[in-house]
Amino acid sequence: MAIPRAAKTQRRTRIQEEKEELILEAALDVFSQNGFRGSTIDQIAEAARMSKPNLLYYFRTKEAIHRQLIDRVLTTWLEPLRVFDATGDPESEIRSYIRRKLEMARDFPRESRLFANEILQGAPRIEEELKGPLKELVDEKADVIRTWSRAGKIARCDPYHLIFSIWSTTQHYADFDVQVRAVLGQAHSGDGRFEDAARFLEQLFMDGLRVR
Amino acid sequence: MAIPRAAKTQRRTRIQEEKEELILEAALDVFSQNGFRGSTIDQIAEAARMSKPNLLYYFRTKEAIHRQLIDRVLTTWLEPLRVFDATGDPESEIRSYIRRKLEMARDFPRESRLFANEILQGAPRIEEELKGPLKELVDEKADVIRTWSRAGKIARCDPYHLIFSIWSTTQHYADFDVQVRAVLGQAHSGDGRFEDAARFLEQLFMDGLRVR
DNA sequence: GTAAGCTTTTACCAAGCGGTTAAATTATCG
DNA sequence: CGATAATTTAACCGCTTGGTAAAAGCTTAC
Repeated sequence: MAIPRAAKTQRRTRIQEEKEELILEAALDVFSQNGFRGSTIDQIAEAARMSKPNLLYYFRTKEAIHRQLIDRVLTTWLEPLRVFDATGDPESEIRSYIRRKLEMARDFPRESRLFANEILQGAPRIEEELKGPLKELVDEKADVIRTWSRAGKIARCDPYHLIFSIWSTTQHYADFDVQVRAVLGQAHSGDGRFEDAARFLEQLFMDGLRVR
Repeated sequence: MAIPRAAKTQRRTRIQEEKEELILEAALDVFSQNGFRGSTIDQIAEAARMSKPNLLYYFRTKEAIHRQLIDRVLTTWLEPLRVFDATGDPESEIRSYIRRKLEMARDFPRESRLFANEILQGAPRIEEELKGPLKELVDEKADVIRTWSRAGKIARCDPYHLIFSIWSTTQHYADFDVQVRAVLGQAHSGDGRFEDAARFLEQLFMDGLRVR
């Protein structure tokens, strides 16, 4: 008996691997719907179909679970921006960035909402990541866009606000899903709204950024 | 003693008027930052500088406070859309709608975040309002936009997604303020970012919607 | 002024919270 | 198999939570 917690022995067992994944999956459900303070360990434990103490055997605290989730999401969430290529064709790079972000909103809405919840509540747990890695990545890509803009390949515009507008329009379909559904009604209860959105956004950004 | 609570006597006293306003103001601070479940009555009471039981004398429950706030916000929040005029010039109507929404994001960020929090968490307390009054208003304005679109006054586009994109791009500056600040850095710590955003969004939407 | 009603405070409660302890159970490996 | 380590459970703890009871203090209309 007297277990100094699995983590001590650097080796992770098969069960650890599985259970931690199970917990993170459950926690994503719960945190993305209720935010950090609004979620309870009991809720997560129930969603993961295990007892609270058992869950706390794998993650010391509620914060530890949230922390790991956020770190993971932040990485995958920025992937589309990372592949933004300076040597590519501006129009198609922007077009495919929009498409990719919209696909993520469709396929990973919980991740989007987890992130949105965090930012909305002042990002107390990820301020550093925002001011560090995120800002650096955006600065880098903003430079790329500015170059295109100055070379006359796209319209002159503020690259930061261009990025913000792509983020907001696409993530809207994940974060405000309930509202979007309510407004559109039964008509687009399937994934049709994503196709319509893709068409609209492509048109908006392509025509809005075309050199004139 | 034995107070059947002020509300019973339909008349509202001066003190009731003042204190209820004070509480709602404090609650807006707290709810907009922490969401419903993440906020406590004690927090609100402290922000309103009164004791918890005293606060509960004016509002029976935490939900009652939240309810009233949401109702209020929903009304004022949709005001800019309401004034959207079918007989006006399409370009300037859309332009001024964007400007107004952006001003609201700048001047009433708490209201925006309160609303965002609610939607993000599945809008359990306002589903009816969304499917009723909100949907009706949007349907009506979407019709206006569609008419303009068909008359060749603006580009052909899905009016619903146009409205969504205006909502999301403008509210982004309230709801994701922390992220916007983190990315822009010290450079635009004042209100400069709103002016830049206004310039960018006007260009994006005006050029994006121009008939070609 | 005073009586009635309105407002505030003090003291309290049951339920829910994040987290711990220690013992019981199960998996792993020689 | 048997021992050792990993996992799960039951019982519990102190604190916070939303909300109540009742009495004390204050306003207001007559």
